[in-house]
Amino acid sequence: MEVKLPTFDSVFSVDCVIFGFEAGELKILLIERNEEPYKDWLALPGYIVEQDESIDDAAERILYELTGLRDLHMQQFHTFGEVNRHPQGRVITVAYYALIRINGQKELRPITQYARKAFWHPVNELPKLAFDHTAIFQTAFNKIRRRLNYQPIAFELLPEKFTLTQLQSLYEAVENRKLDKRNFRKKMLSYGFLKELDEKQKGVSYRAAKLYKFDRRKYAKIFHSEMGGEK
Amino acid sequence: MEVKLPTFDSVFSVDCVIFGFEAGELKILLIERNEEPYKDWLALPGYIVEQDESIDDAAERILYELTGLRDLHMQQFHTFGEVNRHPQGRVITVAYYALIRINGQKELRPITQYARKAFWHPVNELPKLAFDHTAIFQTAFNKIRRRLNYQPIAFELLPEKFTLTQLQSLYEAVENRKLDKRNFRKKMLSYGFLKELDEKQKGVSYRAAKLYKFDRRKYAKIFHSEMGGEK
DNA sequence: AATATAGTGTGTAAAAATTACACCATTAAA
DNA sequence: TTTAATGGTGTAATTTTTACACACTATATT
Repeated sequence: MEVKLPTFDSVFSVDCVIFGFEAGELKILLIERNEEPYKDWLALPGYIVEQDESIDDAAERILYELTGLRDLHMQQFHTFGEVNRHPQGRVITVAYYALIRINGQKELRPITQYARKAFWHPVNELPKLAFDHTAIFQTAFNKIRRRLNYQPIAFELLPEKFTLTQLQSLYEAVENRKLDKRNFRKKMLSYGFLKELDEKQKGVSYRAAKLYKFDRRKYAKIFHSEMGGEK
Repeated sequence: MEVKLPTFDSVFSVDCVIFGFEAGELKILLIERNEEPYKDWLALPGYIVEQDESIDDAAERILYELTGLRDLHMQQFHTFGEVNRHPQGRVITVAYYALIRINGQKELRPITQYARKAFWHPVNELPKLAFDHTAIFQTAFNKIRRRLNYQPIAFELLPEKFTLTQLQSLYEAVENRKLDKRNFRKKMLSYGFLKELDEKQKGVSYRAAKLYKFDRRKYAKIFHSEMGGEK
C-alpha cells in the first residue's frame, strides 16, 4: 500500500545527538518514530523549528518534547542541506550535540505523540536510522572525538563525583584505544582542574577508589588566561 | 522617509567569509549592497538558497554571482538562527568560509545587480557590517585560527610557490603573535609536506629566498595514515 | 668600487612533555 | 585465609618545544 504524503516548501528542523556514558560504553539517545515518514523507524530526536523561536531555543524545546530531557547544554555542530534528504519536501536541518550523565532515575518519556519512546543505544552497532541520521550521528561523533582533547566535555558525561578509572575508560571509549594508567593520571592531575574529594567509591567489592570532581572555576581560570574564549 | 519592505515567512540563506592574504595582512571579501534592506551597507557576500539546490551548491553559486569568484573550497562553519536577525522575516543563514589566494589579475566583479561592488578589506579595523555579519565574521575568524594548527589551510592563502618567510608571516597574522624564525622553519620542514623548489624569489632588492610548494599528496599520506579522515 | 640595506639561512643546548613499563596495596567475597 | 578484582604509584628514555645570534647574499646607493 502506498501512502500519500503532504509536501511542503521549505522548513528548518533541528536534530539532536545526545551522548551519554554508561557501563563503560558510549551511548546515544534515539527515539522510535510514531509518524510518517519513517514511521516505526529509529531516529535522532528532531523536529521542525517554529516561526518565532531561535534555532537554539528550538533544539531545547524539541529535545524536551521527544525525550523529556531538559536543560542540557547543546552545541550546534553542522547543518545538513541536501535537497532530497527529506521525502516530503525541502528540509534543512541544524544538528546539535550534547553530552550528559545517564541517570537511571531520570525517566525518558516523550511528551508528544510524535515519538513512541526514547531510549539509550550504544554507539557501536547502531541500527539504520531514519533520513540521513546515520551520517549526522557520524559527523557528531567525529566532532566530539576531536573536542575531547581540548574541551572539558568528558565531565559532562560522568557523574559529578567520579574515579580516575571511570574518566580514563571514557577517554578510551571515545578514542577507541587503550591508554596507559599511570600516564593518564599524571597528565589529568597535572592540569590542576580536578579536585580530589575526601570520599571514596561505595558498593564495590574491591578496593574503593578516590572520588574526584571537575572544578569549573579552576578550569576557566587556567583556560581563559591561556587563550581567548572559544566558539 | 520610511521605506515599506515586503516580509516573508521563512527562508534559508548562505553567507560567505572569504579570507585572503596580501601584503602581510589578512583580508576578507566584502560587498557593497545595492538592495534593501541595508542598502549601501557593507556586508558579507550572501543570498537566498533556491528551492532545488543544496546549501553547498548555493554557497558556490551565490559567491560567484556576487563577486565573480568560482571554484573555491568552501566549508560550512556555523548556522545563525536568531529570530530577528533579518528585518524582513525569518531568515536562517548557513555561514561558509574559504581561504584563497588574492590574485591581482582576477577581477572582482559582481554578476548580479544585488551587489554594487566587491573588494578586499583587512580584517583589522572592519567597519560595521549589515545584519549580524560582524558576529558571523568573528566566528569564522575564531574557527580558522583554531584550524590553522591542524589543517593545511595556510597554503590556500599563499601563492602556489611561496617562501618560508611568507608562510611564517601568514601564521603570525592569523595567530596575532611573533614566531621564532628558526623554530618555525624547523617545525614546518619536519612535517615533510613542503617541497623545496629549484627556484628563487624574483624582483626583490635583497638576497632572494628559496621557493617552496605544498605537496598535497605527501600531506594526505602523512595525515591519513595518522588518523581517520576529518569532517 | 665601496658601502649600506634588508632579508635569508642556519645549530645547539636547556627545558618540558610524552612514552614505556611492573608491582604492592586494599577491599569484599568465597 | 585465600582469591579476585581493581587502586595507586615512580623513574628513566625519548621526543618535542623553546630560547637564542650571527654570517651570508643580493641589490641599491654613493
